[in-house]
Amino acid sequence: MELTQARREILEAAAACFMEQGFHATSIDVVARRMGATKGRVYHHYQSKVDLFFDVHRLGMALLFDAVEPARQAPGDALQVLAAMMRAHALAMFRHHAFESVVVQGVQLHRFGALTPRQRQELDELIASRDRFEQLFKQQAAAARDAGLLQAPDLSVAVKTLLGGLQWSLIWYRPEIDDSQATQERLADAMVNLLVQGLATRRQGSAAGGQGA
Amino acid sequence: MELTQARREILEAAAACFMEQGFHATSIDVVARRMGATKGRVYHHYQSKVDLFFDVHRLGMALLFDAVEPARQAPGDALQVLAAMMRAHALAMFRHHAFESVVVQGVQLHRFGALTPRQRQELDELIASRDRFEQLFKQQAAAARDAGLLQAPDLSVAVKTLLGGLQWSLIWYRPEIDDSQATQERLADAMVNLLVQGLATRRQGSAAGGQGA
DNA sequence: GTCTATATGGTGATAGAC
DNA sequence: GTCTATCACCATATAGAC
Repeated sequence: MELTQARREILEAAAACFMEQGFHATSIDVVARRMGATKGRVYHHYQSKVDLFFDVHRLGMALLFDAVEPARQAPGDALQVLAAMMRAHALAMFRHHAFESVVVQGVQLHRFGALTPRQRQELDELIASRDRFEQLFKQQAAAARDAGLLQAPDLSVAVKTLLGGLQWSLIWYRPEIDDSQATQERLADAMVNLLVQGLATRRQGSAAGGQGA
Repeated sequence: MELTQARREILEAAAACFMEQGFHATSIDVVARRMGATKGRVYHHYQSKVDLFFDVHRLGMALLFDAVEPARQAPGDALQVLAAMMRAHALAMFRHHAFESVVVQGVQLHRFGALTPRQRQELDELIASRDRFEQLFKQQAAAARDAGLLQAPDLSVAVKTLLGGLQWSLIWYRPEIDDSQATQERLADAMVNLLVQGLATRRQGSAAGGQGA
């Protein structure tokens, strides 16, 4: 995604507003006011509020892919790679909290009102990119299962539950209050460890306890 | 919660609308239209849209407590009881999908605009009841940990991640499409099993594989 | 490029007939 | 108790000055 500085600044303001108040409750006026501007500026760069929302969502997805795709080359077995991807996902959500909150909001919003054909297509592309993101984890989980490292009768349910556990942190954890990097990594590790190892005590430890890189 | 039939009907319609479109995008007109009525009927029973939302949320929480509290008396050790509570939670979300979607929406909504003192207090009570619900799981998890059945460095993070994994199903699973009871139970079991046992293969199986009741 | 109007439509809430 | 009619307000989006 290439973005001018002007657009980037608008996206940051919009992401923060959408996160705090939600898409429908956010007016273009408050987005502009957050930048110390008026809505003329916003409408010069974006045709409509929906287009603005879509661009925030698009950047949010790009940031996720940028964080998770490198983790696929993490060292270790297939399960350790999956854990590294989950860890990268969690850290990216902390780092880009507002944008990723908007992504989750996009998942939940079924109706945006009437969309132009172009907007409809952009929405379809966003949905497709979310599917692709989930596929990243599903493929890695499949590899881990083929290697006998992973138990899951239904891989699709497992991955969705897993990502849900991570993504829920967008709601209860607010990185702006306590944003030490070490704290964030400890939190990410705690979530990943729970999801990989499970709640139940392991009497005889199997491998795959550590996260890669 | 005592509810007249009239109020109950309004709540059902409102829950469906809030789920599909979100609080802000839902107009009282469409809630009324869903009942084949006009908004005069809604405003006769509810002073404002916020009050209506709060009542949907309140009923959603009541339904959750009604489902999970009995599960605390499930047979088995402390971890099996926790699993039974999770299973009950999942099934309650499937059963009352619209209401629980609204509850999750309530967690995310930070700002409702200006609230009267009474509304402010009702919101505080709703937040408190959500905390109480989480405490139910946290206490049970603590009991399981004291019994040596559960590993989790941070119980609070573990419970939040756990509930997040379950609650995410509100977004991707739509019970109205395929609502066979057996399917729902299989899905609930799959999620609970993943969260309790973890992704990683267990070479030597410890106990706590079955869900109670 | 950014601003200040302003047109336009929709929504929460109320008043009062029936 | 439920309806219709209406008010007041707010938000999206546009037009045009600077």
